[in-house]
Amino acid sequence: MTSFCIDKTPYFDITATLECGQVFRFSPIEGGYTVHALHHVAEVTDRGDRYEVLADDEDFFKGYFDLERDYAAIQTELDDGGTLSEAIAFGKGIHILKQDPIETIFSFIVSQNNHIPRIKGIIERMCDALGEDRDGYHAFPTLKALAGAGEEFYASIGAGYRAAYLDRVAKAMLEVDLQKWRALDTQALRRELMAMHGIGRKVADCILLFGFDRFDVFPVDTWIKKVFAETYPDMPADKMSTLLVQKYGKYSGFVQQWLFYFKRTKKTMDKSNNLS
DNA sequence: TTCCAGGGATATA
DNA sequence: TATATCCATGGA
Repeated sequence: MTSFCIDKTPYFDITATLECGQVFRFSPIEGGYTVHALHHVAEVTDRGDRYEVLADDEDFFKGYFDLERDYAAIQTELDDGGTLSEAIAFGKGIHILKQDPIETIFSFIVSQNNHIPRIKGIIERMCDALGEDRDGYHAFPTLKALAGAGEEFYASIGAGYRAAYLDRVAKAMLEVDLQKWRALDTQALRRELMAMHGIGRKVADCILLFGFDRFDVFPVDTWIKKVFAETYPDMPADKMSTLLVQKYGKYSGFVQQWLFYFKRTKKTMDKSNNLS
């Protein structure tokens, strides 16, 4: 274990980053959080003027937390003086974590039509049963372990009707060359993901955003539908997503995350906005 | 108790 | 292409 510090700025907040719905393997501790990612672990503690991070792999977590990106510049460019500015102010410290593709694929299949607290429980039981025992916690399972578990296992940990999806995708992913996938453009990679049984447009876009560093995507879930219910009445989610990517371009993923966190956390939002 | 959740597959027209 | 229905589960 090594220790390092992250300077506290208005543009990185560990609570907003972890609680904004992009990740499920974290738990609060005294003054901070324990974070699990792939087979790694870190404890992040708020020391007032800085975060102190105790991690098994310093370089991994410096990349994971996306510390090099200029979030201030993105926020300035997106400032519209309206609801989006309000959402950005609310979630000013959100960073989009650089998560593992396999972990995001399985996490967001679990997420569909599901509550975040329950998603966390299902993923935790998946890790505890299939992931390597790392003395105190379990790693995210390897693809081989996921593919060997079987549909009945996924049903037994409460995955519901998603059990069949998880089993089929695990077996299918054994045949995938992730390096080739990384080389694809966003549209082509989305097509590959959506060819998997149980991955639709929304889950594919979450995987692209959180697992493949693709920001020209705008996942539309039930909360984003509420945000734009008056701007785009009765519009199917896929069409709404396409329109929003046309509007926000290479910053779509950031916009989506700020709006999602704002809506889901605040529950209420000024409907007379200028996002149209 | 009922509603709903970071939706998707399938059948139908 | 567009709409309706079903799907398991449990938190709120």
